[in-house]
Amino acid sequence: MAAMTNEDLRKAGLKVTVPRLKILEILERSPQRHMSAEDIYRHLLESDKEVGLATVYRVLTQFEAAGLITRHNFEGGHSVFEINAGEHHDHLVCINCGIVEEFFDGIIEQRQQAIADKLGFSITGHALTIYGMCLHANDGKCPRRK
Amino acid sequence: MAAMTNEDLRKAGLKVTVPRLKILEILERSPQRHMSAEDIYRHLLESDKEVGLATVYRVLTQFEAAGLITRHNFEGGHSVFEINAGEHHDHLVCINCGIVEEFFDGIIEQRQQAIADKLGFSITGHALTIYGMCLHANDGKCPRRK
DNA sequence: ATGTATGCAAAACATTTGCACCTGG
DNA sequence: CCAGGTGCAAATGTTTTGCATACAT
Repeated sequence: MAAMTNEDLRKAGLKVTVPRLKILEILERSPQRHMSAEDIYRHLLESDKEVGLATVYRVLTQFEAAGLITRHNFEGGHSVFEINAGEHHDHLVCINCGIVEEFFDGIIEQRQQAIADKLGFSITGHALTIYGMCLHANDGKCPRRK
Repeated sequence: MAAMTNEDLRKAGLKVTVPRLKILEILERSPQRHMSAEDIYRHLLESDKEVGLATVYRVLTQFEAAGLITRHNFEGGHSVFEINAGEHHDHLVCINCGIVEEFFDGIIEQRQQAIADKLGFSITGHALTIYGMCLHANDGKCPRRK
């Protein structure tokens, strides 16, 4: 299935190039599922080939348009990206250590649809992020502190 | 009650100054409830006294810390602010014309709390924004097009 | 008086764009 | 070969900061 990657790119009308493959690979393999453009850029620098930061942004934008990845605008002015592995979900972010948990709630999804219907909107997307402190935030022992 | 304003500022440990009063006034009086720092800055320029854009940002940040206003990070890299008039609510933004509708749904709020409990987070805040097209978006007749 | 606030200009970021060169199909 | 992709540097848009001056209490 890793071989599907090239096909995915072609289907999106994108040439299969080294930067694109590397970026996809990083997004797939990194234990950190939510990465900023800078994060990805840094990972790229650690490997051989040099890739420009501008290319990272261009590629991420194209991937998003192609539906391969999703962009999230968390608080703090920068975006993070994650590979579209399967089903939609929302996020819970610890304001102390920055860890991101994912969740999905069918009832919330239903209610959103109902609200949009009532107000005459056709939904194109939504962003639900809960901010809070994870269990260990208070005692300074956040296990996955950044 | 408009006279309360000064008191609100003092309670927040902020001196009562012209820029602060003007900014509060704009936030209270503008028909557009959700304004960016730039929006507010432009309104200020139209009145007599010159206020720097830097001051707008500083004051907005202080107001947010004081709980007088709320900052929202909608898509597109800039923030908008709104006065805290009463109850919490979430937003529905038309990606075509930019109008912002507000809504509140008790069930969604409940579900969020339940999810946070299950994952061991204590909620400090949340951002739920539904993006979509309002009824008139499709025919190019968006009534309140920006 | 005196600690805060402000204005201005410059800095700091995140992201985008122009352009000459490179590369995949 | 040639359209599309890339790197680099410069441009953008937003928000922050340093510093000398002005103001509220």
